[in-house]
Amino acid sequence: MPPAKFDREQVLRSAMNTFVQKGYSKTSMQDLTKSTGLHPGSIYCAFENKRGLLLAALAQYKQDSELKFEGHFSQEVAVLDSLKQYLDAIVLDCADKEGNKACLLTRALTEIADQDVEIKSVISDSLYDWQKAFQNQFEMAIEAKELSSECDISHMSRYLSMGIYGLRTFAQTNTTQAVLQELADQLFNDIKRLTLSH
Amino acid sequence: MPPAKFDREQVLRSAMNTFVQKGYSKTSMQDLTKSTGLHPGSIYCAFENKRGLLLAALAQYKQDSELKFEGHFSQEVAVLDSLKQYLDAIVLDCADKEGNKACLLTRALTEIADQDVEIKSVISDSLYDWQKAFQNQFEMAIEAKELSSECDISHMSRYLSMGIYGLRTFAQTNTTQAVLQELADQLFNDIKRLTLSH
DNA sequence: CTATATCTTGAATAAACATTCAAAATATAC
DNA sequence: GTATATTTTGAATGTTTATTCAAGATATAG
Repeated sequence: MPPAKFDREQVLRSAMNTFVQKGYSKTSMQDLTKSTGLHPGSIYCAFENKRGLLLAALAQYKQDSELKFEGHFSQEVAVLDSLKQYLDAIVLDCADKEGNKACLLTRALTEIADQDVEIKSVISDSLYDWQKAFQNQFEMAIEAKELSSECDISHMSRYLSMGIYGLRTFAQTNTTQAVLQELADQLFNDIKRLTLSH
Repeated sequence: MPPAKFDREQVLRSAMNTFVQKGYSKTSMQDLTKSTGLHPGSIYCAFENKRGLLLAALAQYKQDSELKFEGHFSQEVAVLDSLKQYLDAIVLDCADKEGNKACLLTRALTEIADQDVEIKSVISDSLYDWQKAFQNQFEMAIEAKELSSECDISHMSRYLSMGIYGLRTFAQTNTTQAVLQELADQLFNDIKRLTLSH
């Protein structure tokens, strides 16, 4: 009984890319067989169907994002410094990327939201976890006396999420890295101000 | 030679709704014949094809948006007061609406961007005009000595656009009107601060 | 080496889709 | 009232789509 011959993570990353670039609906099975190198039957054997492959890709995306997140936010560095770096990385990501600047989660959420309740809630949960990850960092900074305990950290993390959504959408209209950087810096300043107003 | 029997604007508004709700790809011709009440042939006669109908709907959406915009920003009221009302209206729109909270322009931009250069540039132009409309309002406020002439009005209008993109995306994840209002208020405060820092 | 359970292959299938078209309807022009 | 140009109609068309499946390949177990 042979185990799957293909590298699951690699296949999921290829699928992820195709889904982000073309969108779920416009991604045909043919696109997926091309990008993953798998034959239709193999995909159906491993992931049940196109929807199952999307769900698996979403899970992989979440895992990859969390690793990236942890890479940026370490305990040794001040939260605000880590946040600045995190935002700068998003700016670079948007400026570098040729195709679609959206993240898989928001793109799929907007596209599928009202046609598939389960997928909607999977994505909403992931986005909420991401927002909570910011909040945790702020929380830890308060415990380390780095931020005032008066900070409304849930408001801050929501506003931060909103800002990043906006930044990525703004990046869709042809714009320069300099402009994106200005916007990211402004967002950073506004978050920073929320930590200082006590 | 009979003119078209149907009401063009009404047809386009129906098509607009269907496109926003289901997305361009997932909107079938059958969906469109149902929502517009037109038979396939009539749609092809009047708009050439599905893509043509989208382009016409985008143009109608732009016109409708501009009317709404002018309804909010009148010369008699202070810009910041008008802006507050404008943002509050967006919050209400997101809270009321059952289905998709995105605006047609951003939704179609994210979906189609890299598969149709012409549509991408039509939408980008519309979004840029919208951003410029904010900038014009700020400009007029400077001329009326209502705002300092030191204000970086293009930066302000870009940041405002970004914030609204973010707000609408945030609204896609199930959230309450109260939370959206907090975010809109925060955005308003941050824009306001940009007018005062001189 | 043989048996077996699993995976791979890719052509076949059936449904959904955008689009076409010829016939019928209809409003204006003269 | 007749002619004419345009729109409306909806069934037919051909393509694209996700999905299936039976035959073949392959790695482990005994």
